Amino acid sequence: MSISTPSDHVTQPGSIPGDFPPDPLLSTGSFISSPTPAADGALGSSATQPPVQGGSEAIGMSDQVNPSPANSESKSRKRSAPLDNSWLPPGWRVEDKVRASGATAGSVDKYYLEPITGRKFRSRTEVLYYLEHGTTPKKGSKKAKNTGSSSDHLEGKGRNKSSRKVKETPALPPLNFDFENPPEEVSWCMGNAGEEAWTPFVGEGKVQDSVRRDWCTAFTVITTKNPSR
DNA sequence: GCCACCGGTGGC
DNA sequence: GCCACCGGTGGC
Repeated sequence: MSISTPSDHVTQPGSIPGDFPPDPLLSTGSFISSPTPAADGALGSSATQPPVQGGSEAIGMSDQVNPSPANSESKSRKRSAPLDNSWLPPGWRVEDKVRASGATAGSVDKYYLEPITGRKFRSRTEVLYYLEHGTTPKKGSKKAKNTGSSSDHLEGKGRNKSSRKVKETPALPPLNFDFENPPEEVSWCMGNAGEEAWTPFVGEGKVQDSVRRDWCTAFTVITTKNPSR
């Protein structure tokens, strides 16, 4: 009743129990649009917590999403992420869009918004692809031959639209994380409960915050793809 | 040309 | 039957 925009609903998955800090530190200097209360203060009702998410409070700190049985990621799409966006990297937002017309009116489409570039993805598959390659799967891409799986493409595709709606950094590398050459050893130490929950240390040196954030994302990708790790 | 939206398919 | 995903089209 008091809601003026029933169609758009942006929820934040910041309810991750013991995962990554919901609020990333904008150390990268990027213009992360801080969730200013006044910004989308259209309604201060359930802006923080998704309406659904039944049993998520039970998790204290065991692991993040841990679909022990049935590793989703073999066949094709369908039934990947039922109703938990815990697989989402920190900072990402989920937008539930309700269809207004048509035969499928009333259906809800989920869109995943990248926090920095503001890019929008339609499925978990696309998000994971983007996290790894740093770009969206080009449709007409003829040969995507690539020896190995190194994600060293520095962008350069014609997919750089920065004049329509969202502004984004000119060239943003996928992730500041070398999947092929991970650090020998990383010690994750629990930090203050108020801020970063975990801080990575390589050897005795603390990892930069910006790097840490990327690592968190990388970690999410890895754990999402390989639940066994 | 790009984006947003709807339709329809297909696995659970 | 439900739900997530992707394709395609229309609008801007």
